[in-house]
Amino acid sequence: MSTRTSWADLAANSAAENVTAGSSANNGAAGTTSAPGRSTYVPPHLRNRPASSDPPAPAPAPAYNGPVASNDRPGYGGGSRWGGPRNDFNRSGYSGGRAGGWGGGRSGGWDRGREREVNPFEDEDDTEEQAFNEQENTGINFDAYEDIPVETSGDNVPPAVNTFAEVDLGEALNQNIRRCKYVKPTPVQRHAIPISLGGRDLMACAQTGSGKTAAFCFPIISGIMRGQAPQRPVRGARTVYPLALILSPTRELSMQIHDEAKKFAYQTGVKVVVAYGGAPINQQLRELERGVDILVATPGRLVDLLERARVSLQMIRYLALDEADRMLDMGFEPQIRKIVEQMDMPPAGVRQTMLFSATFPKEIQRLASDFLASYIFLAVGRVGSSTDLIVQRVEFVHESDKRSHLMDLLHAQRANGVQGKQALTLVFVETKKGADALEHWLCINGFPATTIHGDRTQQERELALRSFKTGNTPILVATDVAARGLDIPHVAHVVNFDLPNDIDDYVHRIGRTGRAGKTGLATAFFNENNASLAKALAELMQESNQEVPAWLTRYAARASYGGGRNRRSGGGRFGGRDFRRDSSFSRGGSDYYSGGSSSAGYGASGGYGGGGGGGGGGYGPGVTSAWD
DNA sequence: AAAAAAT
Repeated sequence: MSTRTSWADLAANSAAENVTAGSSANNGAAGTTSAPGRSTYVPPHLRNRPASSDPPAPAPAPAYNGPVASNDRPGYGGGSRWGGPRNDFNRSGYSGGRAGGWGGGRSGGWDRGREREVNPFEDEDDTEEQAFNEQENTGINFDAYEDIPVETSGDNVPPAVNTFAEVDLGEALNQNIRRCKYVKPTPVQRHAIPISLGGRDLMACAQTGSGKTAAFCFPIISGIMRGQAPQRPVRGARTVYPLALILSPTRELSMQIHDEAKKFAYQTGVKVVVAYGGAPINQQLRELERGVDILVATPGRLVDLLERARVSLQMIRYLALDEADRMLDMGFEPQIRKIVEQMDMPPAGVRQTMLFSATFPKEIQRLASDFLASYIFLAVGRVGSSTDLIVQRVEFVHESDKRSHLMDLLHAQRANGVQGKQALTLVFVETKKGADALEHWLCINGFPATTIHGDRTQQERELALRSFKTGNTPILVATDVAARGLDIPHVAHVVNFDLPNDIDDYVHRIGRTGRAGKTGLATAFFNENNASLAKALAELMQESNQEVPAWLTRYAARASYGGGRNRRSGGGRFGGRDFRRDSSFSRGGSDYYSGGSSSAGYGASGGYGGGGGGGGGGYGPGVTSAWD
């Protein structure tokens, strides 16, 4: 009878498989960085002497060879765990507040930062968490990787590696990789790490949850560890000079990246600090003053810090944009341009730049190429997500029936609940008001729900997310703030209560389930208001071997007027196709570099066959790839 | 038209 029941079964199964509560990172990989031969400029960290010339931007104080500047830390002495005493920072006003036992002494500066460093692995001691980790790492089906389509294009693409051992990341980082129980690099890591270690710029399409964070963190951390201890200029005692900047579009995602990066950087001497809005700035300022090598930030707060001259980007060696296509869309682009092009950041080609996202529309690739120099494009099929591991269903539900329909799904799911725990269900809606309304309605109908959206305070947002992750509140109603990047283990079911207008947003939303090799279920409520999405949705589902309802196919055919806008970005699977290879963009060999080699990775995997080719459209003639 | 992001 009703297919509904079987969906609930799916969700329940998925939940059973995933258990509940607790969260853990599931990225993993390795890398190091060196950047040989980029024209004539030799990055400071590759010199065997202190950087003393051509600073990227005029420094107020040329005193580079003087004593190490205020917020510098001593060298990352090779391999030595305690790299030596840390200079005291110029933070006269620092008044503890946090630590006990670190008495006001600003004296010896015996590296309190590091000694105080919280062991990020401690909380994983409990067996349950341990079990998750084991499961998650062995749980990823590594054999299946051989079937994951990979495409690279660009000049002299460094070959992929098969193990972490093949790349020299340094002992401290290797130890953290072991602590994270990362056995083998994921596909995106296998390719991105050597590219990054080779000093190359990178534009990478890969789903979050496939190991993306580690793919850009490892080379950055390794590169900083190996680099010459930076001689940072003195601008003002309170200005800090991070060596790496990681930007992301939401506060929660920045927090998540920060948490992961802290694990990877544990006892490496590399300091990771996060800055985002909605939280008191003073505490963030104090953290910054204690020294920062890698700054993770959301754009607004960073601009604030830059304008206050509390942060300078002059020493940036690495720039990473996570969810890069979102960062460059209309809402964010001006801020990003300001940060990257109009402050004191070294230009493309001097710094190393890495852009990551699961989706990369052509137009955005074109914008993004401003930030890159002779970059390599990498597209990796997802480990799980929207391909095999997520079962996608679309139901025709009139606007007025949505609530009761959702209720039916939840009821069935609860009936099938495992171990008395309800499966985690993430419900996406279009508006903030709609989120509040639905949350309220669910609560008064006996379903414990909470909500996350931009009108809530940061405290409320974080509480909601925590409560959901732990299973305390097994239903989370969210706007697109939660659509990207968030790694919430054990989400069994994503419901698109309101479908997004953009197919890429759909891809990101359903990517919140089916992570790290787990199965997941994604249900969408479709009605006449979503006509413009029909074509792209039907194509996407077909590409990922999903059952496409006949009525949706009819809608898709009818709704050809929806045309251009919602077509799959670039026509490729996973939004992954180098725009430079599209004839309409290759303007007669100008700076867009026409040469590049291109290769399709391991096996054009029959499994991914299925003819997306025709529908997506728009390729230049004669272009082939693993996905064609 | 909506969401996100600084105060």
